[in-house]
Amino acid sequence: MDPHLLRTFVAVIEHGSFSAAAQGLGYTQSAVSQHIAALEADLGTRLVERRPVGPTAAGERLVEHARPLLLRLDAARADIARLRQVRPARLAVACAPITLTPALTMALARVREATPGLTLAVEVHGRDEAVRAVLTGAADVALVDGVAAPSDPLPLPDAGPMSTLAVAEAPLAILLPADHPLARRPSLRLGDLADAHWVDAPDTAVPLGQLRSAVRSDGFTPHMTYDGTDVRGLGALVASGHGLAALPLPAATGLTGTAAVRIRAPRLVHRTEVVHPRTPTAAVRALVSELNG
Amino acid sequence: MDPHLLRTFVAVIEHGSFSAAAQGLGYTQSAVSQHIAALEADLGTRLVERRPVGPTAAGERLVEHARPLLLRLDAARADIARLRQVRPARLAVACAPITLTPALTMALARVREATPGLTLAVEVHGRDEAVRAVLTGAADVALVDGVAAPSDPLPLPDAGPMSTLAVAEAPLAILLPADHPLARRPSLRLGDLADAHWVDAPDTAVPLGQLRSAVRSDGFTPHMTYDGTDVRGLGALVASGHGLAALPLPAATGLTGTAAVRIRAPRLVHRTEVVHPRTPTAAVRALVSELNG
DNA sequence: GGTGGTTACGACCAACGTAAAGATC
DNA sequence: GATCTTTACGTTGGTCGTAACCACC
Repeated sequence: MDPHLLRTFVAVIEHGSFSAAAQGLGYTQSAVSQHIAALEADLGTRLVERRPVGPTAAGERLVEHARPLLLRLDAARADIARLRQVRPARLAVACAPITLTPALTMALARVREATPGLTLAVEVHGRDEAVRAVLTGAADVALVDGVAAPSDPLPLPDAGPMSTLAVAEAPLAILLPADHPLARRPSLRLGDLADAHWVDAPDTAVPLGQLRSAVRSDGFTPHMTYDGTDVRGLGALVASGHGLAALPLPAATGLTGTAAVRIRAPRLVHRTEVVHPRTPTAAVRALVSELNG
Repeated sequence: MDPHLLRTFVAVIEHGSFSAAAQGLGYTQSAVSQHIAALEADLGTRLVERRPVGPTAAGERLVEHARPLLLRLDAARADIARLRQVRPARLAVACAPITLTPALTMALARVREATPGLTLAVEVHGRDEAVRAVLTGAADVALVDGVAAPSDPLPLPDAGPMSTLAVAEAPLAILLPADHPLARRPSLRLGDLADAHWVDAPDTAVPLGQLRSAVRSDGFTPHMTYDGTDVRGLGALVASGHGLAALPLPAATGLTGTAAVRIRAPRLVHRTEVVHPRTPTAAVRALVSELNG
């Protein structure tokens, strides 16, 4: 199970075609075909269904292993590279949309002021992608958010040793249309809303999957999904009755046509954590201490 | 970063010698030397200090990546192999010592009775090794234990998708010498014991590291360590004043010369979980339903 | 001088590309 | 018949072992 073969395999599944994968990887069709054949011979099972191209049952299972495996391989390389590299004064921040709060931008401003010649880069990503960026060295530090019980750590993808530190906690709130019957309540129980209509906006609000696992419920099924990263866009969707969304209270307030109601039970908070490699640059250390202190 | 190279690298670090690693892997010294040289050239850093042989800083970092990487590689192969293999009537159980309770042995007896011709194998391991055994296919199911907040899952090593299910919860107790000043208390606060003398018996009792992370304290430093897997042996150590140990209440009672006192705060339980692949054999399904129902 | 890691070199095998064949819509 | 995958085959490059070399106790 050579990583090259796995990488090719994943590319084939993603592209849905041998030739497209070949083009993407800079191989010939033939090489890709040989890679897949080698993998299938090695594992003794057909992994890819041809015509149309798609994963078999075993192939689907393999993809679930291959992706984190390749990620960790990249992470290992980046981790070693960081050790010998004397970094320029760069600070690349990968953050999930909600985490880009005044507290963060002001901390960034203070860091920039304190370190002359600093090149600052902020990229907005989904949570997993932000962590990925740190692991592979594309970013120096990530800010991710999610719901958790108070003082519990966020469940993060485990692709290697990383340092995490909680930097902000906010009450969890539900964003509802201003004219919703529950909009004037002072607080709500999350369990009562399991069967409501929800907008799943994983990159903007709290992903419904996180609510489901936090409440240990089978509810919170998406009534519609929103792939954007814009809170106002989500607010518009909620205002026009497409469904509810869970957000940290500060981010949920002040959106026209909506109301934000705090969650009373279960005891959950919206937490933001900084994630950085265990060999942080000086700029990362400065940012972390700014955020923390 | 070919897995072969990583495997060789880990073997070199573990053996502390190129030639010993070569012998262990079935290579020549020369091949091992070339593997290390190739890895070092690839990553652009010296990974191994020679004479004496040991990891450099970068090497230590790489080992931390390589071990889980190789484990997951094995896990992936085993996972695929399970899909096509029509398993014989075998049930290999890898369990941590404390989990071998009457509830388990009786469930095993019922499964054996229900499935004629079943070959039963029980291996006692440390927790991580038990999970490893399931991942690599050496065992069909594992029973692991640990402390967690009520209804929180145990933190398990993440080397691939697995099904886990809580099968037992017991109050957490402290094992102390019968003549200890605190031995007659009805209950104790764990936080008050952070600075006590502790016996770290990771394979027999709750590892101190788990207590530390559960209480989020820096205490619980080992006064001595016990590598065995025998609860009576641990009881003897505690009875003679070598230190305290944390155990599930049922396992801690009835050991001569000791007393078991329940933990009152923080709210923690000792939980046992079954861990099995997502393609369980019939025997595993039977065992799980026996344990659960 | 012995133990143990490195380097040189040759044999072998594996991986890629080209090109022709085969399969499927 | 067009598109896409497989197979055949030749070239290239990499990997291993043997053996000579070198370094450190």
